[in-house]
Amino acid sequence: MLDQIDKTLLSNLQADSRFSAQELGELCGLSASQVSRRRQRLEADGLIRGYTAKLDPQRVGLAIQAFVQVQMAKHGTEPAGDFARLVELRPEITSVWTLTGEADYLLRVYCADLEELNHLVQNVLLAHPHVARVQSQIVMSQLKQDAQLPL
Amino acid sequence: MLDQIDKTLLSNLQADSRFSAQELGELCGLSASQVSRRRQRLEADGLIRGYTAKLDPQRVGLAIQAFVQVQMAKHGTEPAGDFARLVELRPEITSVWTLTGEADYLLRVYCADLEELNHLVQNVLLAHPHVARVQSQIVMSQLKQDAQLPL
DNA sequence: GGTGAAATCTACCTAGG
DNA sequence: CCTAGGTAGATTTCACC
Repeated sequence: MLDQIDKTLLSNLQADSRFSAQELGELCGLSASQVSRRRQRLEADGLIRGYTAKLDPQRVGLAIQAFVQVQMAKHGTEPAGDFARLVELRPEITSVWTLTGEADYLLRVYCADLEELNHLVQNVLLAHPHVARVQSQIVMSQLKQDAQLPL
Repeated sequence: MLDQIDKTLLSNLQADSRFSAQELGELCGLSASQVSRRRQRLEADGLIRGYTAKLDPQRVGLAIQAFVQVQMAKHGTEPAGDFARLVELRPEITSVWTLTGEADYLLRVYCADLEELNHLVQNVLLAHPHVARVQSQIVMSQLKQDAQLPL
């Protein structure tokens, strides 16, 4: 299990993965060498999946964020695998979930403009043989932005 | 604007922010010193907002992910600011969006178990004076997981 | 928890279009 | 004048004690 030091470590690495082992040690009351060892363990155990740069979507030219709900015409393993391959191919679809409730899939999408979003909905999603209905909701504002996981 | 090298750089830093300047240089056909300079510029210009560790929600004990739609009783600036403070205080609410369409807010939530999610819905969100209706949908599976932003 | 060799970063300098 | 590449001092990491 995770002890308090692990939690502090993970929390700080979520906040900024560029902290040096020395800085992390000061933040959680440990020596740099112990921090290194713990971090290696957390990586090996798969609690830390990797390290990534957070980009500003606006500034990299992605003005439109949207959530797209997709309903399938028929259910079954074959349409599902087919759809999974489709979303894997489209880089503007960054996340896909299946939820309890009405819609079959919820997609998170980043696009340069409305035209690109429309193209995705009309010519990619609705063009798919098993897709019955697509409803997109555009993000108007983001009050809280991909905050840390609570530990 | 972003040239092709910047895009390659950002893409690789999204994939793994621990690439050394040397490795990045090989990946985009540049010397390590130039990679450093470009990265500093991208950071200073705010295209890179920071560096973070990606955690595995399951393994850090967050078994439940959900999307929660919240509708307010009355609209206006005062209830909105009030609600913004509420979501800021709750670490299990990691993202909050306002969308076009029916619901006022969409929340992304991580919880240890269903009980914790229920507590959030019943005793935190519905207890808020301006909240009229709350509908939560639990994530059953995730086909695509917080992929890179398309560049 | 501490130490030292190896790797890495970054500021400065030089060269070319 | 702006962009690219090389070099050296300082910092960081990681295997070992």
